[in-house]
Amino acid sequence: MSGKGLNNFFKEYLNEKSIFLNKRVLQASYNPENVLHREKEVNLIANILAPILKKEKPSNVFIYGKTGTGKTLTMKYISDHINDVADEKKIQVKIIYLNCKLKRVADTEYRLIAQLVREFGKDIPPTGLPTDEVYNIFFKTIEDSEVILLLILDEIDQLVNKAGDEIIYNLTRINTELDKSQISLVGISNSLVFTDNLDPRVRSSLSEEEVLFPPYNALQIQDILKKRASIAFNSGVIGPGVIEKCAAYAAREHGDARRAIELLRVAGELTERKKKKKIRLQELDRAQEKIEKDRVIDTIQTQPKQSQTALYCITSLINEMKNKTYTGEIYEKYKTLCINLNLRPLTQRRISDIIAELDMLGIVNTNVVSRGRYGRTKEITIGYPLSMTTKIRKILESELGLS
DNA sequence: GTCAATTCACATGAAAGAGACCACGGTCTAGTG
DNA sequence: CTAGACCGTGGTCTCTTTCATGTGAATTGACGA
Repeated sequence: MSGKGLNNFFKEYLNEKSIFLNKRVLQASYNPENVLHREKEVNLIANILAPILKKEKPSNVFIYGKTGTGKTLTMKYISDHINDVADEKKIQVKIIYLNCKLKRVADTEYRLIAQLVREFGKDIPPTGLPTDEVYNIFFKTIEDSEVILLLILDEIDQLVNKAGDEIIYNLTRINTELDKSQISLVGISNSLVFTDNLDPRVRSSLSEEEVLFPPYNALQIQDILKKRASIAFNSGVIGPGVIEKCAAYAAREHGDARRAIELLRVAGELTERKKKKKIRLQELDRAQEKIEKDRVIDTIQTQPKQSQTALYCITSLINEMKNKTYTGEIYEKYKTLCINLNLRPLTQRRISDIIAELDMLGIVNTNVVSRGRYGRTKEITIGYPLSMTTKIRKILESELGLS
């Protein structure tokens, strides 16, 4: 394209009527004005948390439900409203929302507490201080600020998995030592069985109240989609059956509304790129594929070298013969590949864990099988569509610098 | 043929090490008046 | 005299290694029918 041609392209692009009216509505960060089909949960949580406005400590709440069931959205919605009223009536309330999954923000005890202190405007170094020192600073800070602190810990299961349940115990226990301030905890978890493995003391104090978010059913997702679509798209853009199919896809995936919305957005983007005026079922299918593909490729590319090497071995083994392979085979192959790549090979123990990590990411599927006299091992199959193997191998080859 | 013991090839756990990053306080050095 | 450079110590955090223990069914071999 020549310079002039490019100019024309951009001009044309500007003149084109977008099918989107307001794309932001379909993005994950968007907070709708009200939360559909969650009236019961909103009321319940609002009732539990309301005492905070009278300067009384609300019960700790534990919220759980699968991904995309509106937990985070609901909590944000409620806390926004609490903040509004508190501002209006000049009530001292502090609500802190932390996502424990965010790497390097709140995924360890130290970082969580440090982040909390930062929320109060103090500066804490990212490392270097002893943890109890940070606790002391935190303690002093809230005691001085004399507030009821509502601490919302999203994806709390991740935090406990990584750093143990002592943090929660410490946070709940800190109340007994606080004089002028109090802390209430709101734990949000995707895992339904999270509390089972918790220390009984922690469990009882964290889940003084429990709220379960059931998955949306297909009709509810349709409602949500229609609402969002009416704001996001120009009228008449959505073809017949699109919303319904979109909802059906999501309902199959345990009622994940986030996925449904993303699907609709990507379908819209694809439609626009093809300069079509209407989203049809065809684009929806295409979008479904694209999302899956992007997700897999993205996770693979962000893996460390060693994981990529291990994964490359798995794809090689699966490529050259059957459709499954075993830990021992992979490790043998891995060792020789490491020599070729001039990489220090890790121990089998570590590779075993790396395979488990790849399993967690959904890139491979593993299954522990006992082959009787021939030992016990993991049976590994790939977790992405077979049609993607060539592409993925290419990506891995370039990442690893293989010819 | 039956049944318990054996055996394989790892899985799974726990603990500890290596190395990167960082804060803090003390000491040294060079520049300033 | 003082600001800044430069240690040493002690802390967190991630990725690994080392050591130890667990595991489930095919196989083996003793046993009795």
